[in-house]
Amino acid sequence: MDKLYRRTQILDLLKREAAATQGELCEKLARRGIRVTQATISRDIEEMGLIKTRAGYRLADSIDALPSAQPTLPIILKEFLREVRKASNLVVIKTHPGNAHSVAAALDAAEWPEVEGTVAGDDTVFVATDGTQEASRVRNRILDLVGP
Amino acid sequence: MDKLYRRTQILDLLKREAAATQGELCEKLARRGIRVTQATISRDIEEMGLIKTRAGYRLADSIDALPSAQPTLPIILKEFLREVRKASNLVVIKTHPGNAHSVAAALDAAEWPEVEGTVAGDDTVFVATDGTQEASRVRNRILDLVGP
DNA sequence: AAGTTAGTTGTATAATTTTGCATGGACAAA
DNA sequence: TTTGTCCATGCAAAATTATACAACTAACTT
Repeated sequence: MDKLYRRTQILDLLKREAAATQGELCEKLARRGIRVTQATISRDIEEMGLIKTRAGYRLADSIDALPSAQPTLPIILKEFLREVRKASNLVVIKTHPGNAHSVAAALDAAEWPEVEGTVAGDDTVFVATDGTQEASRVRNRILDLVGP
Repeated sequence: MDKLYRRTQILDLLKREAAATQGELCEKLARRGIRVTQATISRDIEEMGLIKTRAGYRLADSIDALPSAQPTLPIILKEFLREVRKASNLVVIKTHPGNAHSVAAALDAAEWPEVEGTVAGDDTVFVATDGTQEASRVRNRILDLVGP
């Protein structure tokens, strides 16, 4: 019936629990009231560009991609941050794999005055500032946000 | 016979040409003189942590999924590196398309003291260091590793 | 209304992948 | 040498995934 809704649910589902086969995905969708056959899910997977690992289906890129409510920067940071370092006028943030983009996006959204821009890889974000001092300040603010 | 060699060939093959099914992979390996059945390849794929997309098999996007088949940094560099440049406190590494992440991961794993972090795109890695001198040193160490 | 087109899905089946089991080789201990 | 233990692999069956085709729907057009 509602392809878009189903796919949103698929993404949401995969973020929370693993589904190693399309059949499994099918069952779990059914529990959410979505009844479709494995064939339909196969098509969804193709069009969504999901990838298959032995552990289960995953999004091609990062865990996010869902247009849902935005958790704020501190929440994102607490969730994904592993390490913060300064490198001259850059701040280097290490995140859990696949989540660099979320952190970078949250930082961008926060619009800190010292932050000139960000680049995200898979598990690392570079935050560009205008100078060494600014970089230090950004690093400190981040450390403040993640708490004691 | 030689599992390790076969897997090296699989990686090499996937870098150059697409293989959408295990059967296809099987054929292409055969052309390189490696004759195994699709079942063996299925096992290789599992142990190497490869992922399946509709377009073909690929290396996992997060290297941590690769069980230590640990090609060391010099090997990775020799294989993938195209160019190294310094840009202020950054080292910019150009790789063969699609392999930037492997190089970045290998660099991360090497834990060089001068390296504060890396970000990888498709064929480019930015390596952040804390200053111009450190960047030069990193560049030189990389050149040492690949050079004869 | 009737026809047309494009898009979505289920059914049935084809194609592909995974796996249980058996075989054979390498190596070590007896 | 003989025995036993790992592994790696092939074979074939089971499990999973992809797809051809037909049915249906919604939105238009004539």
